[in-house]
Amino acid sequence: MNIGDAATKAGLPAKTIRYYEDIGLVKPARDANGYRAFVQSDIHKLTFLARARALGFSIEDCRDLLALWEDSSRASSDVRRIAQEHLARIETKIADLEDMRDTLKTLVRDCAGDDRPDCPILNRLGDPA
Amino acid sequence: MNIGDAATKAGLPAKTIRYYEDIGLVKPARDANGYRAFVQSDIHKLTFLARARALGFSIEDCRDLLALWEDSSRASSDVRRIAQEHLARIETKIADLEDMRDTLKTLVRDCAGDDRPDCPILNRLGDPA
DNA sequence: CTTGACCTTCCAGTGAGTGGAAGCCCTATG
DNA sequence: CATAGGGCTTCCACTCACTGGAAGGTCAAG
Repeated sequence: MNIGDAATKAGLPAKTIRYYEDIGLVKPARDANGYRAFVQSDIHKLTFLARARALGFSIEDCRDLLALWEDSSRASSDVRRIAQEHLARIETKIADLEDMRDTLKTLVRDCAGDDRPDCPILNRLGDPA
Repeated sequence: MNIGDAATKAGLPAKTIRYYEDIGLVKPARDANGYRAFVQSDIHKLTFLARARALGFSIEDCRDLLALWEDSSRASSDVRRIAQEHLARIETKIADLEDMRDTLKTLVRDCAGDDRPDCPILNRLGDPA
């Protein structure tokens, strides 16, 4: 299977798949003409990667998860730890964004948004006191 | 005032201030010895930038906000629009992260996290059906 | 035989800095 | 007066996870 079909099946851009090969996440064989030849297990890996990335796992996390996935003797605690650390990072990020959101909401609410120059948003950024 | 003191006052790393000069956000004068010489208005600008960045505005948003801040004849509607667009992006990002968080929470909850290889997290990533 | 879609590699750029090297400048101390 | 240290300068490379584009090879259809 060529890269275009692999991309369709895995739900990833072809460019991304080439990049994943570059960094050693997948190692598709090559046809005589130099085209990448994806087999079913490559597609599985790519699909796995697409799902893990969609859940926000970093590439390095994905590399580890993929290794664990391939390792039938793995301990599920290893996977769980990675997922839990990622979950903690996500929750921190959500909290940070919620703080920003609340502040911005207040500012936007208080701003008349008309033709006059007076603007609480700029006032706050320039001098929050 | 040298860059170190400016950094302390504005709450930004010196490196970041140099970077902001590089991209034209601030234009401090220079002493005879080549050192940057920050005056009060530079510190104000840097402080403004630090606050806007802390609220998650992009550098380009900051550039626009700074220009509006300096423009006494601005319309507050311009500022409001920028803030509202940013707010919308933040809310989208929060929603995305919340989706990830919910999925991850379920997976982590269902994973025994012991020495056995069976792992719902990997199962889900490999075959979500 | 040509067209057009596909594939290849390689180079450069994104955002917003951060790290580090090499080398000046300034002040304080012995 | 020499030197040690800290701070300042520039410049280059690196981060993360791609993405865009150029230049050129390959393949199937008409």
